[in-house]
Amino acid sequence: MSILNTYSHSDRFLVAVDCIVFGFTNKEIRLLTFKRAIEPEKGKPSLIGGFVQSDESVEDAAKRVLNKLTGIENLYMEQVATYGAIHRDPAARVISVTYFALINLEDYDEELLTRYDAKWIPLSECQDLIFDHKQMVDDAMALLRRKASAFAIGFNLLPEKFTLTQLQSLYEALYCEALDKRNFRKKVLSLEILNRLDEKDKRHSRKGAYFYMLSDDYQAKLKKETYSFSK
Amino acid sequence: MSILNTYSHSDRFLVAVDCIVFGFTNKEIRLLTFKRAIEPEKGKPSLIGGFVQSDESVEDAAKRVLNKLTGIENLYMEQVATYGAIHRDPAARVISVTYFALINLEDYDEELLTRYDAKWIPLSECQDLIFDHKQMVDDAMALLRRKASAFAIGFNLLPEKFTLTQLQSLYEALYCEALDKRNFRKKVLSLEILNRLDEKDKRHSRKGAYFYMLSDDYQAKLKKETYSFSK
DNA sequence: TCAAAAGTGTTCATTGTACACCCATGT
DNA sequence: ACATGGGTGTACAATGAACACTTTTGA
Repeated sequence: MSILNTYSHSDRFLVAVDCIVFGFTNKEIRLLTFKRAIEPEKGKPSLIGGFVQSDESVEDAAKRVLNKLTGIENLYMEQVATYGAIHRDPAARVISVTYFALINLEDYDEELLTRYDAKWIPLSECQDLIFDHKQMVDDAMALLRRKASAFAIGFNLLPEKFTLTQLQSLYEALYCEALDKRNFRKKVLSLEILNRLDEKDKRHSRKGAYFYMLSDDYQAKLKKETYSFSK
Repeated sequence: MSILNTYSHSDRFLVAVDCIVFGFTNKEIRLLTFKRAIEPEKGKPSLIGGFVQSDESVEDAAKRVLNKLTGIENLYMEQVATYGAIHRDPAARVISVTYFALINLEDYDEELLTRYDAKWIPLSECQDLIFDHKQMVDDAMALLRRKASAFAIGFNLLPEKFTLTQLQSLYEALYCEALDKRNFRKKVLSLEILNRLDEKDKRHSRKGAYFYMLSDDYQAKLKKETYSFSK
């Protein structure tokens, strides 16, 4: 007796990818959503997604969807989980694989927002999302927090040049708690993955804050898996 | 212009579940495999798996497969990842969702091994697995390590009553490194989730080692997410 | 000159890590 | 009596957390 059914007699399914695209601005983490264009739940806010096609891998499907909606080629992307409840989409049986992506909002092309009826919403407004999309966001956020406490992936949410204050604000937004400025700076600087530039950011103070960049060799250090910005 | 294709025009896929079943015995972590019963790769070692059916969720499919091969109703199970490369199964396009499960080998019904041509193999023999199953095992093992360092899930691999030496051996097998006996015991006992029984295990020494059990209220503490057995 | 954000060190508590000997008992 | 695995404590290092004031400068 075989564990596997034979291929030919087995059921086939629509497989979707849904992308949880996080951005960071104004001390707040935002989520890219769009107004769903088809029934059911037409017009309601939804994650961006699409169906996997026969001629592409699941990951390529996610890249296709992300590229279409952000115009960005190589954004940070990672698989989160797969959702397979029978009636999660009331219109049809759809199994959905989610990916999260991190984006620097300054790079984002505003024109795309109007073209796709898309919108950056704060995480607090996720309740309105259709189907199980809120659960998907929660799971992605949990993964993002875990990853960000162990790896330096948070930088994907910031511009290339950023201040330590910005970086701290990002981690405060990720963990929803205030961090001590001195401890935070001590810690990130001790990692020795940042280069201080001579240039200052004078947009937010008269004194100005030094810009920093990820150092050229931070990639090698990334593999050590030892970064932790968590309290 | 819509991001989503319409449901009806989209491609459909075979969706499989593959289960990475870990057991622990003799200071070694083992993996439950079986001899694949159908072509391609018939006779080669494979993870246990099966195709998702229309009338069940993906998770229920995994439970069905696990129950069939272990006879156990409620074993510890967790989704790992989804594998969606186009030619990962050379015979057909199959998207596979993996789950890992933890099992106490003492509970395992040997009869099932012969019935399904199944076999417990050490992790070192995973190279022989078909398709991308070795990658699946590697990913599951990474998740197991991460989880075990943060949560008390490792106990699912041990009998109800176990000695601290057994527990230490398990963690040494998980992390592939020797742990200091004094430090290990200090740490696990400080968690206050173990009850020492009056009974001793005399199978391995003349002196005998006390048996321990998870304390009744460990479940509540589990939620604190603060356990760490890692070095 | 003052408002507003940037920047900076020390102390203490907790946790992690290294390390070596005695105990109990069946044969 | 001895071999075998079980069991215990201490000292040092590293990390985490709490905490308040000075600097800069444009308006």
